[in-house]
Amino acid sequence: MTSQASDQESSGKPPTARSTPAREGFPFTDDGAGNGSRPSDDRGRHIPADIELKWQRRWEESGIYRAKDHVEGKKNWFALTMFPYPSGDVHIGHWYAYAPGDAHARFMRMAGYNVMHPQGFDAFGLPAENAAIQRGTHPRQWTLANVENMRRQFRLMGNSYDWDREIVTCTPEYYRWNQYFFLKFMEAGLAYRKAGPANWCPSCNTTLANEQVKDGKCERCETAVTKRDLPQWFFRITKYADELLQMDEIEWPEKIKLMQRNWIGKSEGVTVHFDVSAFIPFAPSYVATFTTRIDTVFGVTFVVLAPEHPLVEKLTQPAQRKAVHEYIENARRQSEIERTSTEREKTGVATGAYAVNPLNGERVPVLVGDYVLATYGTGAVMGVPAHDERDFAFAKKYGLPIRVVVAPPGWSGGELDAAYVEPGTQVNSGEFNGLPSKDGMQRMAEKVEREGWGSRTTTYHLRDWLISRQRYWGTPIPVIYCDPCGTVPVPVVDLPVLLPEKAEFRPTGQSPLTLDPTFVNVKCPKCGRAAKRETDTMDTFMDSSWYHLRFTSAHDRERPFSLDSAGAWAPVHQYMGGAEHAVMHLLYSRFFSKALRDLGYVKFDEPYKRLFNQGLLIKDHKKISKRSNPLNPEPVVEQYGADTLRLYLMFLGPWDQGGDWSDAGIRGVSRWLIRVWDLVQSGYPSPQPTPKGPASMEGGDKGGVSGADRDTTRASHMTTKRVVTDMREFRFNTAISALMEFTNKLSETQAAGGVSKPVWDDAMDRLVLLLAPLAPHTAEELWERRSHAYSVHQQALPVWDESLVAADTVTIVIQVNGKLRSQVVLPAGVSEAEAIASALADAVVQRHMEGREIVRKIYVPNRLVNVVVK
RNA sequence: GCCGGGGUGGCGAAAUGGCAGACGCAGCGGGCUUAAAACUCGCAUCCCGCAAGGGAGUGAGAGUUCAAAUCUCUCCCCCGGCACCA
Repeated sequence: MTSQASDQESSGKPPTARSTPAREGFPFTDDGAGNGSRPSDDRGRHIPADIELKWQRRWEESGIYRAKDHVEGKKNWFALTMFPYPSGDVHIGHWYAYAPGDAHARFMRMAGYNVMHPQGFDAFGLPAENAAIQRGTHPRQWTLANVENMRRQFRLMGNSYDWDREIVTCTPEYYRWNQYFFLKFMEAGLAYRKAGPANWCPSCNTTLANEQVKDGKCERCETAVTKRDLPQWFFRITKYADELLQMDEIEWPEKIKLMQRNWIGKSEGVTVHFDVSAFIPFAPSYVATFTTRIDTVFGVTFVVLAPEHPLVEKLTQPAQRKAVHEYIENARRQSEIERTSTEREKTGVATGAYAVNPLNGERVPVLVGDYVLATYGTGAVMGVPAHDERDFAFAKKYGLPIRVVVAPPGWSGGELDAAYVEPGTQVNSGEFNGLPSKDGMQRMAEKVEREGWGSRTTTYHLRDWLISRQRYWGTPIPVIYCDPCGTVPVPVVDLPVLLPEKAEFRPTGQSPLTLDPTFVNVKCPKCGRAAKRETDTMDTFMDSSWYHLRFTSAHDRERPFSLDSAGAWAPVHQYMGGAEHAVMHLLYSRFFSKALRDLGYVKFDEPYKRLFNQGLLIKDHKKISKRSNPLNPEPVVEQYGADTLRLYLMFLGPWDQGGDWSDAGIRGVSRWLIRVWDLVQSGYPSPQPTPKGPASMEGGDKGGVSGADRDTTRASHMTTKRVVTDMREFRFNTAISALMEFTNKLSETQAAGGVSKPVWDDAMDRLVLLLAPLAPHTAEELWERRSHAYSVHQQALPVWDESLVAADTVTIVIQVNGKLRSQVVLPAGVSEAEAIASALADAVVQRHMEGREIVRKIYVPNRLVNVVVK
């Protein structure tokens, strides 16, 4: 430790003004942080505040992270971390989301790629509007102040963003292209307007975005969300349902793919028509039901309609009218949580009408029940209590018959205690009796189609994307309503439709834009007569659906992006972000890619080729948030520095599994980084072995190369291999462990001496280079202090030689009957015979074999011998 | 209920068929210090033993194997997602 102090003295500099000697006190806690007058080449101490600011400035001035579309001899790599919503609440979770992504981007840059790593802000959204209501600031003011704060945080992190490409979605330069794409989608029939239910919070008296409904409740006031019918704009995402299921070419976590598959919810079945012409004299005279179990159709004992089903009114007989109306009223009043609770008892009411099962000609009662969803399938189901759990419960409650038509194996013909939903043998099914239900399903489907009773149908859980929002802080939908001309798109040349600056945010339940007559009243672009603008704004997921493409042409005034630039960078090579966006953003964005491809804007199918999901950072078993569990990064940065914080967040554990923050743990990586700092600057150790003795050195001198040299070289190459392979796969925690082991080893070597200068220098350079993506400021400073040319971040990663990684000797474990008994050190690549001979010669092993017969000997090369005795 | 992910020392975690607990935190002991902090060296899964050594051990239980944290089956617990999708 004295080497720094003596260096400082011998350098002839006057002692610094500090009263404490170097290394005393925890380095970052005292007087110093942020003292600009201190010379930044203070040798002895690692002072993050100085070097971090210094390099952040230098990186910006020299523009080393600015990406060019093409660089001779390099492949492009588009590294993107999901851009943030600029909430006022910047916490350490943001660092956890962004710093490892930056480390990986830096790693890829050093791995020889032409990397673009941009950043922007998802700046439209409800919180800004809520803040406006609460504190009387304009959403723009609140948002832009937060953007400024987050930019500062990103700079503090030392992230290698190309700030020239920054995008802020609430600017007209960005959102005009949302409007542009909306119009293109309209032209292509991908955008349409129809009345549809929106999530409605009765307490806030406003609609909510889907992402603001959690467990059926309003996020802010926890009021149960209901539905309200409004004319709304939709994107026809269902057109791509099948293609969206196709995910072979994207390298995403299986979990996310599965979530998307579940969300799309493709299900193949049969639509069967139940005749009701006896009750409705005019067409349509049947109730269409959707089933995936046509094999159970002979077991239908009733038909249930959703309360919202259009035929309910027509089918209800006079005697039942009152009861049915009451039932529907009651259902309507229920919240979505109540309606969809699986716990709830199933209820229903008879309409008095009957429907005819086309397969067997039976008349079965038609009921209304709110366990049937109006929005799925045909909004009506055939009730098969014997083979569907819900129908079973419903039939039990109302005493409806239960008829078995798919017999369980060994069925005695008796009553069932519960619905039997597995395959079986057809019974009570007319001509299909005796068939396995699997075949029955085929044959019955064929018959239904042949007889014209219905058809094979595929349904999806996925709905078209409702993009209308009754809010102010979003992209105005560029449409004008004119009495004679109808719905008229705003001509592209008139874009952008600017969001009016002044707005009222009274919670009236109406879109705030309706309150601005200068916005609403407009001349029809077609006929010139007085007309009115659409006053809803777009869902903010519109912004994030294509922002990655805007990064490729951030400043293009003529187009959203150019085909060339998009082609140079997209699809994003590595996308990173939380799993909370698994379905919404990631699905919308995939839809957008396919739509843009069909419209000729891009030439690929998918937005994000590889996806990595980081886990959640928690503290004391709770999520970190401003309100309940705050953890502000800035005091941590002040105390330890950004590099230490970055390292600690990556060291916590595997990035995809999330991490548990502890205030104490960070001191470990802090100490380590200081040790690295000291080690790299401590100078070349003695070429002669010191009396401290190299106990750990193996092999001694060989061919003029000292044991210390071979040992150090091996450590250098092994560490290079470990760090590079770990970093590639986002295993930051084990990469850092490998570097820690390397520094521990080098500290020993330094104390022991006996290493030659080229070997030592090579080790030092590797250490700094491998550290660079993880702790970019410290590595940059050390690189400079080792008299290398700027910048360490423009260097290539070190390479390793596999032959130098392998050890000369190996420790072979000896087991007797699978139990560890001894070990021997032998030359690497020792033959099986030799290894076994050494094992059998071992005294401890002999003791355990005494008086027993050897039945088997197992040798795992360079690892283990297992002697099996009896 | 269904679908994922997970359960390893006091703590964060390594190890994905071959030495369980690398690396680090916290802890204990030594050095340095008037002292403390910092730094540094060492010890550390548990049990028996002065030690040498032995035994047990990766949520529980069974199985496969010369060998299982790792593979198979049954069950328990935690986290996340979906949830009357006919």
